Amino acid sequence: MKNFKRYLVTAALPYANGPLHIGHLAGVYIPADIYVRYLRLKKQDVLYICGSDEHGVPITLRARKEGTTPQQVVDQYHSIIEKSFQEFGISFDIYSRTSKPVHHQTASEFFKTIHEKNGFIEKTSEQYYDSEANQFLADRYIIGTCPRCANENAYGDQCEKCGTSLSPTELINPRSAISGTAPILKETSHWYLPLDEWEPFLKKWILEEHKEWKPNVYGQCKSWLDAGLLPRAVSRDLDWGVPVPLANAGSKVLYVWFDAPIGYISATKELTPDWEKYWKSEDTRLIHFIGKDNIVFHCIVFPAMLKAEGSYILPDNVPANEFLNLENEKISTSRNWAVWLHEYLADFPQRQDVLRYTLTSIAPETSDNDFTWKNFQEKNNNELVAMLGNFINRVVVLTNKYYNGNTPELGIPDAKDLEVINTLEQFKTNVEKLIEEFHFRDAQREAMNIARLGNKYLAETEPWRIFKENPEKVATILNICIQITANLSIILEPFLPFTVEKIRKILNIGTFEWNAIGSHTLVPTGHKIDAAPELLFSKIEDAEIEKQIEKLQLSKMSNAPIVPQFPPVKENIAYTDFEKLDIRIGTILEAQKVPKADKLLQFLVDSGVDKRTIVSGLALHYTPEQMVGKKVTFIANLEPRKIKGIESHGMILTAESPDGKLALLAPESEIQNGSLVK
RNA sequence: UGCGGGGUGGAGCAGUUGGUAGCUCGUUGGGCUCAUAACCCAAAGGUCGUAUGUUCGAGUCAUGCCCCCGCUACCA
Repeated sequence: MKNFKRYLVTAALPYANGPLHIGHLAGVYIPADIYVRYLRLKKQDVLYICGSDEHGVPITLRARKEGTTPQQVVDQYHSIIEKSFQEFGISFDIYSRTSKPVHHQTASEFFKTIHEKNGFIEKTSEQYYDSEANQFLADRYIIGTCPRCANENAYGDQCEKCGTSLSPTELINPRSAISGTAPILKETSHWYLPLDEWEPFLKKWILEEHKEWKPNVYGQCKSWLDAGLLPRAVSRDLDWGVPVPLANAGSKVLYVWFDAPIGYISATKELTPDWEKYWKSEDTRLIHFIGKDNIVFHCIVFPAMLKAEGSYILPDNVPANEFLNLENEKISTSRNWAVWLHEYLADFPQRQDVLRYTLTSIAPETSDNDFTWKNFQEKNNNELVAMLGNFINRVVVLTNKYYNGNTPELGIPDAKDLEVINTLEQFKTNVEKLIEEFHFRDAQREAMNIARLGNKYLAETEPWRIFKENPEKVATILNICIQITANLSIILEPFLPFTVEKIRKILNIGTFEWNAIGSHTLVPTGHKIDAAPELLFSKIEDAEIEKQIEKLQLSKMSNAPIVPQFPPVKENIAYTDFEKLDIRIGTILEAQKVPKADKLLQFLVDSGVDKRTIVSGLALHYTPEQMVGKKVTFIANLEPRKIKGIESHGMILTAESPDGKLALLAPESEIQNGSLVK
């Protein structure tokens, strides 16, 4: 490995479109914070950079919906997010934001440099344009009927009802989200970053030179690289973002994924005039902490940008985490299925470290993981209270009881004492190794083992029993216990910064550097400790946990719409329009799954006049066996169409509820096949 | 469907280059009483998703299949 002189650590820029939840913390900000705090204790030169990502279409949409401006939206969330980070002790050197002038300037220059090097290609394409509002429409600004599920309010990039991803041109009856008018297709040109040209470089750099990256990251990159890269547009027609810094650019801005990672650079620039030392010296180790949704940007796109610009270093590692679930369900902002950080602190004031500890212990390092309130309670009660808090409390009580709070003399340690003293140093080596490999879960557990060692030492030496006959021995034991506690105050700092602060107060000591771990002379003989300190942790009762679980249940219920959101009734049609439809009753003769498709079933239907094949997306609701023999209603004169290579002659009718349940339509009493529906 | 990740005692996870399967919590039994009924010791509990194969030997390598997650495809 290279010999690095300094570290530059970035954590994914949170999108200023909503508050933070435990998933953000567990996946990105706590791991990065542990890493950085560790490096600082090691007296390494390190910067920890983050900020709000404030551009992009969703923010403009939210502003429009709330009748406010994009700037007001990002101002609101930026301050909520920043406050949450502060409260949880996420120790950024700077928390900036991409709406700042320094960012606009940095991103512009970045773009200009690549442009001057002919690093972009310019391409013209047809995009939807709102001629009333005089602007091009981003995919999300186009609303229309989903070609799949007929939802009339599908967005141009995705239908939120059936989940399919779309392109704007697929929408039926597209209309502009701004003026409501039908948009027209108009030519526009954009700049593209030719990722394909960087492919050979990226392949060598990642696949050959960074085999040490985590399997999930390496695998994902390999998958993208093997599939082949395509040029990616770096600009958009939008009025919120960093303007494209070219004379002929018109009202175009940099695409948000292009400007966001540059935010790391501009924040560093804002922080220190020395920023180039961190971004442009080969002996800086750049590390991006992100979630798995961001792998492709940080491992493929951003490095290609940096390389195209030419003067920057590339990340040495990108330790991406998987996702955290909540009570066995995916965390969802829109469904309000989340533990929001600001709400947590309101319910559990002063308990930042309990959440930090729990989240670290279940960090989704190798696969998705699950947060449950029960587990949170167990971790607090069994590990923080019973093991760590209790050990330190025992030491304090014993020292106060036998020595009035004065650290007794070490005296002459016997073999057992020496063994304990010598073990301390091993913890340092072990935790160090684990942190440097980004195994924070294990690192935290190993650090906590020191408290375990302390409890065991007390149980084996039993100072309370031998005090009368052998006070010197007790002095040795308690001296060592105090040294163990002082060691804890160092080794736990990356994980439990608030607790460590309290431990220092209890022992009445200052801070030590990392390399002091293992020393048994941290606290001098005669040093006075706190006589009646508060407890480090307190139990969390069942009632508190039940309250949280109820709260989640409530949000679940409020998510299930009491008045279901049905689409509005469509425009009136003439009876002659209806007459064009040939709807009939038929019987399913045969049914089978369509191979290589999850949702499709293939049927042979007796329509009364013929036997025909119909393919239908029912596989998630009915098995082939259930379907055989059923009477169904179907459209008989729909233009035949090939689905997965099978020609389908008609469409089986179902009713669909707002939550996606399907029910077949069948005649209420026995009637012949071929009977017309009208 | 294609690609990627994961599938290890009740729960959550480790298992480096193949050599007797570990950790935390929980459970059961015992010990201790300085401590927030906390702590310490011991025990029970796994044919490592599944089937073949490579090997003297496989959780660890290869291939097929099954299940879960993400992206992707399919819903006239």
